[in-house]
Amino acid sequence: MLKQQITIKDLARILNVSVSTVSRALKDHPDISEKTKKAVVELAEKLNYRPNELALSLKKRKSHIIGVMVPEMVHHFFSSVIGGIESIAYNLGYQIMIFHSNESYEREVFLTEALLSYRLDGLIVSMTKQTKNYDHFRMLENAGIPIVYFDRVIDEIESNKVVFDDFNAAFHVVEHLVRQGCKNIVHLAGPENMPIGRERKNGYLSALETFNLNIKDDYVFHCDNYEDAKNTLPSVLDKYPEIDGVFAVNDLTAIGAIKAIKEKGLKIPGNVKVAGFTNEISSSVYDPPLTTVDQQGELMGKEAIKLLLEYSDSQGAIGYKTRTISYKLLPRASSLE
Amino acid sequence: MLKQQITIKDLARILNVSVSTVSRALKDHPDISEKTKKAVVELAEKLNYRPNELALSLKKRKSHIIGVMVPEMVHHFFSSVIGGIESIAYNLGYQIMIFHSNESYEREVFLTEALLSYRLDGLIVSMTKQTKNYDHFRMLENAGIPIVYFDRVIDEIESNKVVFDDFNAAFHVVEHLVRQGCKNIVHLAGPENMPIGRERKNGYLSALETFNLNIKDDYVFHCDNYEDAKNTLPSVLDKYPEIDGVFAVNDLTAIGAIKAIKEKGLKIPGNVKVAGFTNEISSSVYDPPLTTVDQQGELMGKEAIKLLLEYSDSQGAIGYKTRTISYKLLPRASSLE
DNA sequence: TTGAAAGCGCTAACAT
DNA sequence: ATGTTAGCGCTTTCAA
Repeated sequence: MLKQQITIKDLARILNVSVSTVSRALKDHPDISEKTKKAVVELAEKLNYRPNELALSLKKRKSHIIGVMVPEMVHHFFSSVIGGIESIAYNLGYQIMIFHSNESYEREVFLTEALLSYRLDGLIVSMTKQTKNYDHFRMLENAGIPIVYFDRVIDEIESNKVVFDDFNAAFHVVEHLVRQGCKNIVHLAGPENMPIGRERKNGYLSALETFNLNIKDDYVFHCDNYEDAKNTLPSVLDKYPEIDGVFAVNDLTAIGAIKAIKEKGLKIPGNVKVAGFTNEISSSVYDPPLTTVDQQGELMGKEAIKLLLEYSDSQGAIGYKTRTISYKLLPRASSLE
Repeated sequence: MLKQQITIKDLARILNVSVSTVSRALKDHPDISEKTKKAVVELAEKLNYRPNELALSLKKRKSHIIGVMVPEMVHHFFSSVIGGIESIAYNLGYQIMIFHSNESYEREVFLTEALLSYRLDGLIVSMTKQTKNYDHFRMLENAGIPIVYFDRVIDEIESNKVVFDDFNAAFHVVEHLVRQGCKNIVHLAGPENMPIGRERKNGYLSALETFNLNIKDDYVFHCDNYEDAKNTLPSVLDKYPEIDGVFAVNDLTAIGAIKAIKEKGLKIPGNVKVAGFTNEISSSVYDPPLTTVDQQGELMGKEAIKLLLEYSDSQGAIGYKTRTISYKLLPRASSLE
């Protein structure tokens, strides 16, 4: 039979004092005598008393719980962001509650509504790829729950946002390839409808233009995962033997490309230089180690929760803000002579 | 200015009925007239009323929140387990609260105590590598919070457990290497004090014995990460040139070994065959793809939460259970001729 | 069919 | 220095 946890009432009963005395003693109220204080604190310690956070939340109308909604759990980037959020939350006495939309719009809507029940102090969210309608988020904000959007954000909604500087990061990766001597760089691109895919492609195009390299539509391929890259690259290399650089929208795509290039008998970085994006674990241990961009997911998480708490502490008075997270170019052997 | 959320009291006031009527109407109590019911439900809908889960928890002494404590967030295995837990929790109306010990014993103890405050319905935990003293967990169970340990468990504590069949998995990996022709297999082992490290090593030793291969103490190295393996292997290969197989306690260690072996000019799998453990993303995309064992983290998570709920529903009457999760051997190019 | 009141654990204004 | 009481949002027994 599972027991009940100790309450303030139990302590009061045992010590023959009132609950308010116990309550005050526990928070070191000046009115309480040292003797009583000591007795209460010692008993509390002995019985492993912990204040009931749920009762406190009810009373204070503040749950000290922050919701985090992500489309994917098993993903290095999202788990880093959660790690970052958690590290700040931990120090400030907040707990985080994870909501996993699993890339499903319906589930996102359902969770958004369910989450109202927990009287969260706020929500940090990255939406699903399917999400086109934002009424459920608007409803939350109307209900008084502040939201910070991160990574996958949309312009249509005015709110607090933390975004990654995809454009400049992509620009710099391509610049790096150019400086390493590449003249014919192809891009393995993500979906056109997602800002992150679009921005990375735009950064690529802008860099080509800046450094006076040919921009060819034929050099952009929609191809954003390992298998696709492995299957697509051979024919691309056959058709365009001049290719000496590959910039992929993410690391696994880059790795798939490397695999295909190696199988063609070409050397990396000797014949073709390759760069990815995101700094997955795989990128650093691959052979050769992959040049990539670190997205600083942890930092993004930290900024998101800071922004949320600043906003809610000010009761919304400070207005909405957007923070941009910068990138770190990580040049590795796949692109270095 | 952030608003308050709607309460049952607001509905009562607006409709000029008592709170109990509203409460009953919302849960379709037979006593309430259709008319009142309809009015209440419609207003609730209109105002986006959600019951305050915290108040409910207080009242029912059941939070419908399950804690999950992991030593690492940014790790494929742990995020898979969390994903598994979450998928079951979602369907049963439970929420999960993540506690991240970050491989720190002190933090684990701190969190365990802090977590008492949330009156969790239970805790699913995998402990840190440092944890040698279990009083904090015992205290939790004494406080009436049921625990299910997963993956990293210890014999010293009697409780519900979900473990992975490390011994047999390791045995089968080594058997596989033997069948591929390896005669001199070294083991890159994890810490001796953790059952998972011990079991994998024992599986290795048992397989060697079963297949009549030499068991040499010199063939076991304590070395459980990428860097270590990369640094250790060269001297090992110099000293024992007869080595033709490597079984590593995890994938990144195996990958570090492969890197070192390739740099020696040896072929994989031609000269040396290598196998890892855990099926990280990196293992499948590596060059060559790494033979490994899938630990079915999601399944483990699902079993853990099922076990927890069965136990707590029975009020502990069913006693402690241990569930073993089986493995899947994934033979890949690193060990296949 | 509905309402009043007590209580879940805790805090804080108001006694004493 | 300590106790009494009301109330946070909700359910439920008892009364009407």
